[in-house]
Amino acid sequence: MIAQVIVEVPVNRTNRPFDYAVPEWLEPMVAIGSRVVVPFGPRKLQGYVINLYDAEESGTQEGAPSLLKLKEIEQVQDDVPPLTLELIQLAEWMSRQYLCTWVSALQVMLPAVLKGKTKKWLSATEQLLAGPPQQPGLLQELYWRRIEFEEAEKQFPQEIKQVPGWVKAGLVSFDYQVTDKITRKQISQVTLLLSDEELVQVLPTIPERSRRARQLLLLLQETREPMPLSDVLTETGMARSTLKGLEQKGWIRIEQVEVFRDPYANRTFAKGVKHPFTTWQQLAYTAIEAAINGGEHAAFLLHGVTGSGKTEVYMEAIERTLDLGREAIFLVPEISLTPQMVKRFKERFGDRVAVLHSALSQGERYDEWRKIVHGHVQVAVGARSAIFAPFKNLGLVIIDEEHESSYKQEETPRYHARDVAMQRMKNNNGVLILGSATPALETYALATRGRYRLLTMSERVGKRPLPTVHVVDMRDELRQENRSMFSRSLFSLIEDRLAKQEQIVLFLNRRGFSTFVMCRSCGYTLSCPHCDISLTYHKTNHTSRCHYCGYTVAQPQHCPECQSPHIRFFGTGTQKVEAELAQLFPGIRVIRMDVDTTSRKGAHEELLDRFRTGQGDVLLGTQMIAKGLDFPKVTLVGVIAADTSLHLPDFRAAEKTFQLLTQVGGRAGRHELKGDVVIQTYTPEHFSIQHATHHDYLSFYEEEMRHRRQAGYPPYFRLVLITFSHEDVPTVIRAADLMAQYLKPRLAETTRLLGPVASPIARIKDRFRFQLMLKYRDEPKLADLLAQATAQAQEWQKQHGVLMTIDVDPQVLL
DNA sequence: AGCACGCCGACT
DNA sequence: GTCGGCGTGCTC
Repeated sequence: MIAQVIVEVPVNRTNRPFDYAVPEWLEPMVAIGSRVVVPFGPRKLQGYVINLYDAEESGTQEGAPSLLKLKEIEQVQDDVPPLTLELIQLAEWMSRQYLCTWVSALQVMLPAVLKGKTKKWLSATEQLLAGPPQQPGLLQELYWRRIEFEEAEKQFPQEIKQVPGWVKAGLVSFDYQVTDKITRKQISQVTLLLSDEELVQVLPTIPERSRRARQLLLLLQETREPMPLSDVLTETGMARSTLKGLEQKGWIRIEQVEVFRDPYANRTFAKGVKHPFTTWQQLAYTAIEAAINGGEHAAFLLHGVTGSGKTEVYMEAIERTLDLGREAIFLVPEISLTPQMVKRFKERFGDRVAVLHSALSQGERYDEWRKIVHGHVQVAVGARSAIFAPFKNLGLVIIDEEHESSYKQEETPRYHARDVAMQRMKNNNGVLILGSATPALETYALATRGRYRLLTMSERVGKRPLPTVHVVDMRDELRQENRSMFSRSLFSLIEDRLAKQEQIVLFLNRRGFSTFVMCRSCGYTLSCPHCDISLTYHKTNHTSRCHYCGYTVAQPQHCPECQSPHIRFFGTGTQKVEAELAQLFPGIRVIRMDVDTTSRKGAHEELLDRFRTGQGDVLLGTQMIAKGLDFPKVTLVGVIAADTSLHLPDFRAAEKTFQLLTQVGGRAGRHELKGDVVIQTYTPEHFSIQHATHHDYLSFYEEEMRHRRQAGYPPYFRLVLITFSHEDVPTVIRAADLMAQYLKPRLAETTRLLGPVASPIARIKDRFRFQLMLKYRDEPKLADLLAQATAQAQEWQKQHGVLMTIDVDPQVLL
């Protein structure tokens, strides 16, 4: 048998399968999707079996050496292959779609601990062992032990140059070892070895004073299951030595077994209660259910206003899918994978769910993922990369808040989970549901063209009204001499809610959570000496750090520019808001969520819990409080400054603002109490603010689409961003220029090629960045053309060190 | 990406 | 004359 293997060398030259013979003794272990160790040139590498074929029938595949010259697979790494044929083919599709190597697409599908690492060792040969070296040094060291090459380089920098000579002389040899980072957790467990009859005989022989032993035996008999040793000790209060005694009598067995780390081990989940559907929910669900039952591919856009009960529809669809013996994936944006959401799924589906999110340790993540591979669960809930859950009969994928930008991966492979989901569901004849109150323009446009079936839910559960939105023109406030950050109407509404003991959410529309250091005398900002970007202040150790290269400096006491001592960090402004609240409303209880208060692990959840249980009047925060939160007593939402995201140099700025205002407004009045939303702005006339005020997605959509058409942006045009980087400007410009000249004559008439221009972040890690932008409507040969470009760029990289990256459908143009 | 092989400058 | 610089080419 011959295996085709993709090796873990993520470059173009090796981006193809290599053929290996499968030795007979490994044949039962090797399958399509196996992770294997293979010799590759002089070294050993990890690889993935993508195909198996019979040598007798077909000889070796085209391009491979003859049968006799094939090397053999050396090892199989897992007892169950981590990949399915479907995922292997999906990875191939990704490599074409996103211009990445096949292996990098395969790797992104797997938990990080499975990635291979090759270690290079130096060891003595028989010849050296026969004649021990007299001089102290590397050779003598090697006589006693083998040494990792990297260590030898550090410890014997002088002698390392002689190693090739020693190899030739037959004194030492290299060997290579492939390892991964898998760790498996083990616990001791106690098993009863006695049958019921034997137990009856044994019990009377136990003396009265050993009632704990008796208790244990009965306990084990009752459950008929092995029990973790730690539980035994806490529940019976037995001493370890007593337990050993029972083992010696042959009544019980104590053994080490492997367990899956379970992040939710200490939690119990009540069985969830189903609420009856509203008419809107029922209509949507009926259409989805029909598609699920039909077993054909279908894709839906579920456009439901905030609070319309989309989650209930999702749950029902998942349940239906499981009933038919198929599996389901539920994707959420990273930040809304909250304990609340996990709880909801655990309550409904119990231990049939695996939860994959970034807060897990690598080991926990691996264990959750293994539940899927081993078929222990049928539902996967997680962020972006959970789209690759290795189910064998995947019937349903749901993407909640599908407009969220976190579904796009910003490193290679630069995939969009929405597109990958579509591809998987086409291949599996499955159903895709995209859900949002504010769909991405691209998505809605495809829905209007029939690529997604549009399902609308325009009413909240219980016919609760959408909150009343008040837009406040902050310029008026200034004219009225109100220089506070709270408008008069927001002020009086806060007063009102405090009196009624209802809760308030205040939202500061700032991008991300970053804070920077600026001199108040001369305006100098601390920036990275290697990247054109300002440093981010970290309160915990009073340092400023560069997000891109990790450069760190201590907080200066004086401005490096003008020596002024008035240099300080500017935060997201939440502290300032908090201070003013305290001043205006004495005794107000504010729960602040920002970088400072949520950096500790678990702090996020803790703060939300405090708010939920009424230990705060106001929840004050940035982006992170915009979505998913559902607190019954919140009846007022205030947006302090709605404009801040409006003036970003991004063609999606209006869309982002509309989405944010709609989402944050959706937090108010979700239950019995009616809600109000106050939006403070300096541009109340802007259409994204106006339409958000009226909860009018469609009008926003139409107006924004006109702008996109005019400016030639998605969804009318598709984009490809090509970025070049190099240490010096002339070289990088020359490369970008050459590429532009190569592409231009090969592109369709209607395609626009912009650039080269400097990237918005013109330098990262001391490398200058220039970019080209392709805007196109119909370019059937684009994938091939870009593949050619990639091959060319590979040469430039080797010869001149110019790096090129291609981002298909970029989300951020940085 | 590594690694080996191979062809030209500064040292014994 | 050799050691070692990194250009070139290959990896089943």
